[in-house]
Amino acid sequence: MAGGKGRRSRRREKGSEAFVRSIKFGRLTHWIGFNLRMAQEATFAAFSRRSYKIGESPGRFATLTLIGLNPGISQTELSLANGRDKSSLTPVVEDLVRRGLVERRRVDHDRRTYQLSLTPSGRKTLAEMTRCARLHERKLDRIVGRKNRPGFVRLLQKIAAEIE
Amino acid sequence: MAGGKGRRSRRREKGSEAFVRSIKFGRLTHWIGFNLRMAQEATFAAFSRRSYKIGESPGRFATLTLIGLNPGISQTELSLANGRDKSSLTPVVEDLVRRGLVERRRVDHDRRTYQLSLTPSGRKTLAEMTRCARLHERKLDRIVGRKNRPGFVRLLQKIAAEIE
DNA sequence: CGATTTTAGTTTGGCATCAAACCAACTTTG
DNA sequence: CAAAGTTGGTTTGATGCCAAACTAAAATCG
Repeated sequence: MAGGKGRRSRRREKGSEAFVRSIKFGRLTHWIGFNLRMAQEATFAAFSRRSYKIGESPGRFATLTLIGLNPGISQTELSLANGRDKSSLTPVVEDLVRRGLVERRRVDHDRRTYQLSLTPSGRKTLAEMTRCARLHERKLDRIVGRKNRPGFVRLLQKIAAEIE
Repeated sequence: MAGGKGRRSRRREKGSEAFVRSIKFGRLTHWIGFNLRMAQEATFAAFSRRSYKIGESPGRFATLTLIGLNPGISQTELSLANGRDKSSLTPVVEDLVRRGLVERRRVDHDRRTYQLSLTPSGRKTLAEMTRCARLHERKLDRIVGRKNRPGFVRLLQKIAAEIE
């Protein structure tokens, strides 16, 4: 969380040492919002590094998972489920289609919508990413601890649901 | 969290109704990582709306707060404390200086670094934003509950610290 | 039926972010 | 002390996101 030792610093410190000043976070350190952000960003970064190793991005994982769970889903539904604007999805889907992971079909009874589904190759990639995600999740599990986990998740869900 | 009623949908549904299909999230709904993201994004959005009302952004709040707590901080230290790349900070600081909220001073013993500090106007804006943030925080408090709060925050900190 | 409104998806413009390349000033070292 | 390395900050190019404008296709309504 970006802190160090180094008491006063501030003054010269010319010689060697090159002290890292200890940054103050004040009451921020007790705020729920602040800690939520810190935890989420650290977690996201860790997962990013993991997915990077298998050549995908966290966003692709979310998208593939949702398509896998909901074959035939439309782009608008997907954007809602994903919490992203539908316009953000256009290039993502394009990319996935281009790379042969996702298939778009026009439907006869409504020629505006696409139905998205995974190709065999997409399913294979998703399986790989899922394994990777499970490792990540297991690490989180260990950090939180079996005993605390249910209450912790419940609170997260409560926040997501109730924070206007 | 983008769910709805609507059981099967999927088939025609031609008439009126225009059912929203109920999206499946599978086991995702039990994953810590997933719920952390959901909670953080909802919280961030709520705070964004609040700060929007007083004409600032969450990012500006973080920056002003850190400068206020650590007068004389350099841009690099600030970027570390803030968890953003130092290059992201360049335009932010420029904007704050232009608007007269932050002052940059060159230092004599090292002419590369800037020392950042708040102007009186900056302190005033920060105070306003802090009031706004406190309202937000109080809402989170109520959602989490007094009893659960310490353990919850501790777990968030543990995650931020330990997730490699 | 034809006009109006809604809906699915794309385009465009802007913002925040990161990473890599860069410059200038400082430190280290032979 | 001069060359080599490091550090603070900016620039540039790419990505991901949103919001608003837009197009085409349905749905609704008079």
